Amino acid sequence: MELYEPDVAAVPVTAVLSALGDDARLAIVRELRRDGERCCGTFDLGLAKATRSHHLKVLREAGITHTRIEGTSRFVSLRRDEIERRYPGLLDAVLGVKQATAH
Amino acid sequence: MELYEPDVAAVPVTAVLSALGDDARLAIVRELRRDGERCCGTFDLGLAKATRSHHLKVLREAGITHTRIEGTSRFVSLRRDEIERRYPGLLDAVLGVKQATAH
DNA sequence: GAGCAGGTTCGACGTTTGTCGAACATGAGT
DNA sequence: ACTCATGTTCGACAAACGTCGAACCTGCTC
Repeated sequence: MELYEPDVAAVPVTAVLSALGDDARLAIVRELRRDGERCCGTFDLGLAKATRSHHLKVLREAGITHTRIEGTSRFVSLRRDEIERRYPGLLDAVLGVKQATAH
Repeated sequence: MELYEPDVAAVPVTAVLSALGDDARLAIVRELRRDGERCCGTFDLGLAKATRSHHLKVLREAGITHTRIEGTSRFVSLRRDEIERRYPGLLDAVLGVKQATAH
């Protein structure tokens, strides 16, 4: 089974922003950026696994994440380079690298 | 009458992203960035004025725009500096300054 | 092959969102 | 005062969204 993962450039900006405009999904992105690849089940969002699956699907179809299948597990990672190429500075701006060091 | 305009720092990131994650609103932001201050009525979005008013309210309450009242008109502008301070590079990333020169 | 563990898909639900017309408010000009 | 122009607010409505449990699929492992 193959997973649908669109070209980052083919996704409308508003779709990317909508995907990021949700607390659960932004939390996922934040953890992915910190930890790199993560197995689906390792996200503890306080949500049912059906809901988690839904959010991961939204992120994937927005071109934000890549999913690698291995056995019955799915490993998710950020498509950092592609996103950076298409929207330079977006992830840094949203996730606030400099937030901790501010004044 | 005073308009509610929150401190940019007090608005959750997801609220900002959600506000930007709509075609009509992103179009407004894009025009504001190009033209500076604009009167509400000058946005031709192909929407009823009630809808336009709604979108402008969403942007304002997300801390993205500033509204100046003058007579019966309202002049809207981007809060560029404040947004830039809070989310460095966000607007550029989203509105794609380098998009035209990329290839 | 039976059972299990990791994820997805399928309704179903309540809520939020985008949209509109109509009614309203307000300030300017005659 | 009446009118006009500019916007906002108020229902109302349909569509989209977030959430969940239950059913399902798919590889392992005994």
